[in-house]
Amino acid sequence: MAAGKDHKKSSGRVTAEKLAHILGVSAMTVSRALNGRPNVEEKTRRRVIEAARKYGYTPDHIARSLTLRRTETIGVVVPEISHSFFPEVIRGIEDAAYAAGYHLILAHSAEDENRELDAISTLESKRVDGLLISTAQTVTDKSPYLEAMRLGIPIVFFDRVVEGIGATCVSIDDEDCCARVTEHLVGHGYKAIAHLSGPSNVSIGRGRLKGYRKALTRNNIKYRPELVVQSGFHESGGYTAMEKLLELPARQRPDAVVAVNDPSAFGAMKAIQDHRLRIPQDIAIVGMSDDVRAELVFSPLTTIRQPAYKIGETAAAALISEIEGREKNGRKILVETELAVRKSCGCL
Amino acid sequence: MAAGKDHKKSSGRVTAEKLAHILGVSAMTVSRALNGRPNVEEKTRRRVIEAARKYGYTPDHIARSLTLRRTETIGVVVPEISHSFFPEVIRGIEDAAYAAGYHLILAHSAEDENRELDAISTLESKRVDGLLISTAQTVTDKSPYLEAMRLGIPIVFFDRVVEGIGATCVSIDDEDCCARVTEHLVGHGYKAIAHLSGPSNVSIGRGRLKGYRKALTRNNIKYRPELVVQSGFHESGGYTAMEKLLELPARQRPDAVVAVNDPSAFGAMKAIQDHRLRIPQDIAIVGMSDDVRAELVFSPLTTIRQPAYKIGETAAAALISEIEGREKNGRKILVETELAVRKSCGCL
DNA sequence: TTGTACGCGTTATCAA
DNA sequence: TTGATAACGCGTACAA
Repeated sequence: MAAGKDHKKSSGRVTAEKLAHILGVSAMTVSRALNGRPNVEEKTRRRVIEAARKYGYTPDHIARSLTLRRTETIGVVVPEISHSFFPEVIRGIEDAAYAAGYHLILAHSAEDENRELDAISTLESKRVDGLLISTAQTVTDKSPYLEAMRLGIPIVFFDRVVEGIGATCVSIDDEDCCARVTEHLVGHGYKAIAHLSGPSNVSIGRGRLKGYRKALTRNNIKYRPELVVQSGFHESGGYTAMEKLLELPARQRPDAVVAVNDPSAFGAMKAIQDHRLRIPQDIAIVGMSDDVRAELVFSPLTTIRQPAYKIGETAAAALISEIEGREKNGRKILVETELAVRKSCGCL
Repeated sequence: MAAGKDHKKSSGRVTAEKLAHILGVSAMTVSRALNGRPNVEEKTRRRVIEAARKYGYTPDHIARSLTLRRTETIGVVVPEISHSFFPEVIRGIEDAAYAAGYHLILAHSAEDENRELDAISTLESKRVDGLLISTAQTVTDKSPYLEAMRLGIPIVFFDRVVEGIGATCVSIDDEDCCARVTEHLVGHGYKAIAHLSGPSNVSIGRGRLKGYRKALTRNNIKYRPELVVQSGFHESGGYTAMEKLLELPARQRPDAVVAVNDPSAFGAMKAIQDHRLRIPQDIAIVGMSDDVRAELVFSPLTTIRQPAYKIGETAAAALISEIEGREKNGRKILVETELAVRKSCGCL
């Protein structure tokens, strides 16, 4: 009758209370000893630590979070997981988080605004200490971000950032990127440099166009509007845009092309091939973002390497220092990029 | 004096208590109304739901978890994140979890046993409802898994599975895979078929080797131990292992190679090239896993397509049905694979 | 139909 | 140095 009286509640887990009982001390002493508080006798501390190991006691994070109002957990929201960029960013985030003792709750918005909203709200309920977000493409309503910040949950946006709402943004310097890659072409004697530009309503598109123009100006090359064609971010757009350029009278054709990103460059390369022109002899081309395929295409693509891991690492570190009050929210952090010179620009 | 008496505790979050106070009901009524319990007047329910939306009340998952002993969260431990396979698996997991109302805590073991162990123990403390694990390569000690299961946390292993401890395993049928791809070569007349094998302490390595031998046996081809060289799972190992094969006297050299996975095959292809041999004319080669690059290398690689998304989806669904008591732990689930024939095997 | 008391496992606070 | 008590925010069990 008396036996097994607590078989219902004890789910196998050892609690501080139980351990304390075994040791003949109070739960508080256990807590203090294990959390390295000063006010506990060394001898007692050792006994507690020993017993904790022996009985496999680990503080329950859920209960701990409830009192401390802190979960040591970061919510990460990404628009896609499959391709190489975000996984690598996540690896950077994970490493930085792990080093600082934080864990990650990963949510995937699948480029869907509602799913992103849903994720943010659940992450709030799960009391994450901070949010790391790369927005879905369709996002128009910024209020969920503001709401999270109002609740005291700092947000750091990475890659697909939302500026102007007081959250920290971590991304590459689009303008500088594009300026560098353009100047690389200038430096190797190209004169008629075209740009396949991104959509002008996306910050990336605008920034890169600006960088392209800046590079021209700095090198006293006249800007020729007919050499800038919107291609969007995809391969098909790159193809179409390049065809437009190739329809120009031979003398006005570009001798080099700066594509807004690698997929667009791939499309353009195809168009160039289809016109029986050679890369880089007839037309040189460079991209941006270092798609996995860049190295593998028939004429390996010179591009700007996006330091995905670094972006993740930087964003996580920034967020954690804000969570811990060492930094304030609302910074703009630019991550350095690197030029990967391959064959497509004719400089090798 | 009386004013602002609770400015310290109210962290901005609305609690059930506060909402109840506003409505002039008890917290219980709020809870009942929002959780769809029957014993609450329809009118009251509507008032509560309305107010909840108005004041932005969402139940605190942490507090909820503490009482319910359930977090609706799954812990996912993967050995690496960067390459295409695991991200795609994770996407499958995420979709299945999202559909069932579960969230994901992602941990990355970086192929390190201690880090994996650490992850598992923290995930236990965070009270995940179940674990989805793909083991690190170095793992020797299975006790952490047993401990988790003893605590009532079901484990489903995927891809890199641990059999024989009563946990469900989801993977492709390595033996069958490798047998199929080997027989594909046999069927096209290759006689001296080598195998770049995985580490023998990993189930994948063992299973695939077994499949390779089975295919030989079934086709009355003599097994030649010198044609099996350990390459590990990476490109560099594939290169080194292939070099060993190429050092064999010309007459003993293989005319075809079955690599344990695609990266290993890529390394081997490089070694073959460096020896000025042609693929597939001089040596045919096949891989397994369908790395993104397989299609893009100079001689597109014939390989077994790993249904990464499906593996993730299946594993998550299996785990969730075990968490919810609809299935028992300890099943062995094999996911169907598909042969992708390209040029490297000379069969096109 | 609704409310009260209590427990989940931890830590802060204050008393001893 | 240590312990008792309350609180974190919710849900279960029972009482009203």
